[in-house]
Amino acid sequence: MAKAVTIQEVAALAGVSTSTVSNLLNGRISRMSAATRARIELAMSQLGYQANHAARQLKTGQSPIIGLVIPSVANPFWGAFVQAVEEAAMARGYQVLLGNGGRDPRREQRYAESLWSHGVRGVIFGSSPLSLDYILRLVERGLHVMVFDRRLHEGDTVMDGISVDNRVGGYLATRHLLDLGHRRIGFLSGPLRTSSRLERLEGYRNALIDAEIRHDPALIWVGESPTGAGDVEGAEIGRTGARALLSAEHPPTGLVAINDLYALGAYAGAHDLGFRIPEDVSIVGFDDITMADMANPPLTTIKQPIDSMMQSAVGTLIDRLEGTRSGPAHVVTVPIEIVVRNSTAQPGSRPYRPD
Amino acid sequence: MAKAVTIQEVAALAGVSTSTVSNLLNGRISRMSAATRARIELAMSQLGYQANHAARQLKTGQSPIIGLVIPSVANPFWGAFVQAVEEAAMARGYQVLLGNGGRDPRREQRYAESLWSHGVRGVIFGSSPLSLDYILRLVERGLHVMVFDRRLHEGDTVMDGISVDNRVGGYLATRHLLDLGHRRIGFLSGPLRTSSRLERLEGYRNALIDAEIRHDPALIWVGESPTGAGDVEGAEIGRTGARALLSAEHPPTGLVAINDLYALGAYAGAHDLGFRIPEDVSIVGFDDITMADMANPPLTTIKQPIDSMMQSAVGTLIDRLEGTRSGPAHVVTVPIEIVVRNSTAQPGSRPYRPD
DNA sequence: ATCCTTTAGTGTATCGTTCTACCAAGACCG
DNA sequence: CGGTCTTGGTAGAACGATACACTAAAGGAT
Repeated sequence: MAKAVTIQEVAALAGVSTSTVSNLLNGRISRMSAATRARIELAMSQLGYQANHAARQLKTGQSPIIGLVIPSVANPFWGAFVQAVEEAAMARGYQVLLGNGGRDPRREQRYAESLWSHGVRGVIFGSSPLSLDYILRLVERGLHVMVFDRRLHEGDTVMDGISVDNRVGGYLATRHLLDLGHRRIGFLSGPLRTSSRLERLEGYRNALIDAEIRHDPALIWVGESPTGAGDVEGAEIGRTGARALLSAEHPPTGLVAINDLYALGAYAGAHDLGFRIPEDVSIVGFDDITMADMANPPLTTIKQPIDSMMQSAVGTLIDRLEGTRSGPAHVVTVPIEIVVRNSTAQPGSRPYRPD
Repeated sequence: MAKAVTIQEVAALAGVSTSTVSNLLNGRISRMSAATRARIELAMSQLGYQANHAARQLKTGQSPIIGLVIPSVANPFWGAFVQAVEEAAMARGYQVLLGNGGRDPRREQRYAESLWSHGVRGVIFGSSPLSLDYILRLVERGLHVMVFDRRLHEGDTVMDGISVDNRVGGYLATRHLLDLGHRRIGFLSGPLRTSSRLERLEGYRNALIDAEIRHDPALIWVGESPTGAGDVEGAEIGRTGARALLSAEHPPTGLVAINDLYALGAYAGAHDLGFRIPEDVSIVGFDDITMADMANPPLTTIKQPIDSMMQSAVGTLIDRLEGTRSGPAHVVTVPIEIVVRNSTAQPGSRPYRPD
């Protein structure tokens, strides 16, 4: 096992003290002459020096790692989410330590503790049912937290947050169906344990109210997830729900699904019953995962711009870690849009083509 | 920022030396009386002691983190892969540090170096084009490597490996189509940069040879990926490829896709051209991702048992890290099976139902 | 009473960096 | 010429846990 190159070997080769090498490493270049600096840099590259993060962390209490706690990487949406975070973090020289929370608060708490003991001081939480006071305790301890998809109000909390306006999303999806002429619209979801899901439902309700359609509770289907995670089984739940809703006496002609996985599951459920999409039933999803465009028919859905969201989220988190940013919680809400494809049409008709 | 509890605070409260606390922490319980042990444990829980991994790592050179380098988490197969690794690692008290290699050797190398400097001494590589000698260099340095989906021969290398027999997989997929009566069978892939892909192709060829069908190079479509990653765009490539293959003068009646994403993309391509699945063209995939079962029609595919594979892989990697296992490279090949759903049927016929 | 073992611990150097002091030597000023 | 800055460094004590090398006390054998 080859020994790692240390700062003192570099110092010895360059003929300076370890302090000077450390100064260079930490950007305090004003404290040395250009010649010295060049000598050190030469020595570093000759020896192939690689900083020892453990030692550095022991001293500073910081490590260039950000934690990421999400419900489940097995869901393609979260896969893309992780990808986006990872990319943004890497651009700033940070690594990502991953945790699957499985929407289980206890497990998320365990992760957070473990992350802390690894010297991680910045964590991004995906959509989660974490109780606010638990996060708060972590924040008091010095952890920087960035929350995705949880409703926060500016000044209301000490945490930064980023999300799409889920209410608007739910409204847009429902509104699109309404504009097409649908009157009976179903809502398909799994356990409503996160604020984002509740907000999407709220948007759905508001759209119906604005269209002066009486609310029918029988049209809202909230599936139970056996494991409680409600992610991998999303498609399965969507399928079951679509079957339940469509086999009712007065089936809906349009379905708003809580996310694309549910929507794609609803495709299967509709097919099981012999319904064609969109001729017999229109379906709209949420997220715009890659598969949405490949599905048959391509899925109309609400798009979340995760790449840009995560770039911003990771940016402000790292700014906080590095002390560049301080001050009150920064809460951003990103505009959202519907992308219309071919899973929606006028009730009992041929596909609706956007142009 | 609350100070972390250290081993000496625990020692002070329990009235022992730090050495004794350390001994307890490291399982050397034979070196102390039951009473002392109980006092220390009480003190630890009273203070809420959490070990500082940085300090420990600085001393021991080890850290309870395993690295995971995969092409792209955005692909649902790799998402499930990460999930499986994470679960297995967590059960042993390890965390996972993630890296998206993007099938780019330079980037993978950068990751590996970075992982090393974080004290990570065990890494799992997903399917990758890494040159063997580069990995070898890492191994010499003391890194324990576990390679997924790369063909290794027992005794041939110093690295552990796990994979499915991709040749058999390609054979099984092709054979299934042959058994159904297909004679013109296309092969759909992206860049053949990994051994697993080449092996699947080999299996396809062998099946045709065994069936005494003359090999027609026009039936093999190898797409180019614009970014080189060939993952996110898998479905897109599959779509293009299916269109190319199916619009030929003598189109194939069956298609073997390099993985499920390509297969699902091929669904879209076939539809673009007005082909029905499986009546006009049969399609078989590889991996058995969650969406395979939800697709319309449900996809016949070769299943990779990733959960059990990763449990074994993580197990032997950690055994190596902890010194429990040593000796020659451990290469395991896991049996594979085809799961027949409704995307395959006899040529020009109604769906084939397994029972 | 002496010597040897065993039990139950402890003292302390060490891992690789950082960072607060501190300092030497020249430049500048009046 | 003495004093004060400025520039370009250096010394060395941390950070928290580990593990090697000890040892004090008690028990057993002779």
